[in-house]
Amino acid sequence: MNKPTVHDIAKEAGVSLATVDRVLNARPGVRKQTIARVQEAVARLGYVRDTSAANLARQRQYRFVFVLPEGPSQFVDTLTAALREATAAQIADRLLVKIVTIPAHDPHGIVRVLQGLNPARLDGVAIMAPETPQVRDAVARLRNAGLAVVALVSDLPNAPRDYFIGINSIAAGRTAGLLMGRFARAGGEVLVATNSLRSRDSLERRLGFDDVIAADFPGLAVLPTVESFDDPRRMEAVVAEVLRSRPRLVGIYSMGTGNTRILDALRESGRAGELVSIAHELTPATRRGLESGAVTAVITQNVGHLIRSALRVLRTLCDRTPIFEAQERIRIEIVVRENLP
Amino acid sequence: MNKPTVHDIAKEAGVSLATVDRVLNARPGVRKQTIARVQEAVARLGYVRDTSAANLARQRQYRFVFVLPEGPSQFVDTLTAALREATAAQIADRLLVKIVTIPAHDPHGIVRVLQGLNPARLDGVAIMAPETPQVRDAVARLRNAGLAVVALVSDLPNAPRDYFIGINSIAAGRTAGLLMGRFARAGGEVLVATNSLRSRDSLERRLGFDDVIAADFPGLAVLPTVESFDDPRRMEAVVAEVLRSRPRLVGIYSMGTGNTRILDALRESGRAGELVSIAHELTPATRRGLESGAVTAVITQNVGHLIRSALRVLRTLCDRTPIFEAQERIRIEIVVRENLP
DNA sequence: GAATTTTTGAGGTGCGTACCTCAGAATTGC
DNA sequence: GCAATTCTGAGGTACGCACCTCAAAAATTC
Repeated sequence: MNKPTVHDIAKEAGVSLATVDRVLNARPGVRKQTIARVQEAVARLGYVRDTSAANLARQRQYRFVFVLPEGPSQFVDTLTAALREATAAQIADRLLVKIVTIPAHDPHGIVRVLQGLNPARLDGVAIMAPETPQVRDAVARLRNAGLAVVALVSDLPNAPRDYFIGINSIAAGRTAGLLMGRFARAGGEVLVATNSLRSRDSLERRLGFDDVIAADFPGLAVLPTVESFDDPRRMEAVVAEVLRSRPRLVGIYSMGTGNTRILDALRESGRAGELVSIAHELTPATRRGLESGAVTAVITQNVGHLIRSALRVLRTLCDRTPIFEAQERIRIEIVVRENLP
Repeated sequence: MNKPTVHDIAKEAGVSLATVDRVLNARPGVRKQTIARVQEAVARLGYVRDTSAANLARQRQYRFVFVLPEGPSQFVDTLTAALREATAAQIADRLLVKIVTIPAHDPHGIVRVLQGLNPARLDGVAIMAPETPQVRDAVARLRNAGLAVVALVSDLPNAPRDYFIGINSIAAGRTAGLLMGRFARAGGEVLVATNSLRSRDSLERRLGFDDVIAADFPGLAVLPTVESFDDPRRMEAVVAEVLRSRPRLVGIYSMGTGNTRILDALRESGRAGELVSIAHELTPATRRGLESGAVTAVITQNVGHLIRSALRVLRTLCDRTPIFEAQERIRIEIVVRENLP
């Protein structure tokens, strides 16, 4: 027996094609019991809609917008590159993707951009932005307008997003902590640096990191977090100072952006290679760091998977078909010099 | 301007639909210059065949066979499970997948199975088998019959396979070496275990492992490889003996199967947690090992990606569309307790 | 039970492509 | 220049589904 079609359903349920169609596409004008009869037939025959035929028939276009932070960030650059690559490939069947950028640290600017999106001309949105009440409202507005909304990289747990595509920050921090503890067995002090602890991701990474160090590696003392507050030079200066003044320093954990400057300071100090240094996200800077030995390990997420997963999830949300969870779980990857992709 | 269709091509090239069709599907009966005219039009308009419409029209079914080793192996079990899961999901559009098993260590048995495949009833084959001259011939036969053939997990570099889906064994071994060196900073002896060094994968892993240890970690002495030759009890006994008699042992590297027994021996010895132990492939056994602390790190490949990649590649090979390389590169993943998926 | 409303059936068209036939045009060989 | 051959065009049907219309049937209301 081959794949059942709408015709088979019609025969099985003893109704006409038109009725089957009305039921399948949730169009009005069908009695409850008739709906039930059709659905039973669907279940009995194991009918599944042929998505490509359906999309062909309805001339489906998936119009998605990716909302990404603007400004210099190697991570966002690789993300954008992956997105362009994915939409250029044939994966991009019936796909129309636009990228809009938002000012990274201006909640009102972000909301202005989100409100500028016209839901009538869109089917889905992927958002990478810090969660604020205004962002939550904007997300709610888009969802209420019938759009599929996914959070990308950074979750919006209290906003009514449909899905989150990214990694758990606490687990990522714990992984960094475990590696730091294992690599810096001898014990000593560890520097933790980030742009700002006001970002939930940084905070959660720090929580996870501290948790593991405290529980399993009593020989390590984690120093208070150094924050650069969007000033790369400040970051470089502070890190250089710590490197100079702390002879017992054995490790550096960079939780967020600004890896380039931290690595510069490390190189300047002459202690690269001797210290354990762990950073997040595989970018040109961290890649060079791994190759040169200045970076010991990078905790990262596969940007290509991230993007493709977002596209797939947005699509299945639009189609209202079930999401294949196993495929969409983004892994926390550990990259060292020898398994650089 | 919307996506061009065959009609647009016909108009642009000044020929009829039938001719465009003949050119696109490489059917005979078209003059060379007409073919060129059509291809120019295709290039000019940027026409891409609508695969779903094409598949719909030709009632395409992709009939694939996965040839996997039989016998007790947790890795193959997870592979099979992933395959079942993938083919059950809607990814499995127009997909007919059969699994056949081969005797793992009997070259003639393998070839018998491969020769039993009827190329007329198949479109593609994914093979996980050790490379022998007979296997090479069998692969050549399948390819000559017009099938798409991919090597899975273990490459067949000298066979005319279309593609290899898996990780580079030397790089995997190097990664293990780097981790062992970093984790076992203090120095000492390292035990390396596998089922048999006659398997190319094991040999290459050992090469990569030794390479890195020799170059970067002079404090570590790698002992000769322990082989179990398909006898799990032998493996357990030998490992137990080494654990007892070598007080300077600081690490165990398990390159292949038999992790369950090695971990049993390790647990028995009371030295679990104290030794660095690195294994390959995330299976129920190594997962438990990570959770309990008996295993320090696992080098693995994402089985789900492996399977989905194989399915995608086989499909694009059948469609003769270009492979999206970036998506199909399987990464060497490092799993520790904290980033267990 | 007549009038109304709600359901249902039959049928058609189109999406972009594959594949088929048959007639007529262009090209080739001699 | 004629027959034989090779190309090409016009047209059709089919794939599985979405979406539309119009009329007929059934259920509901009063």
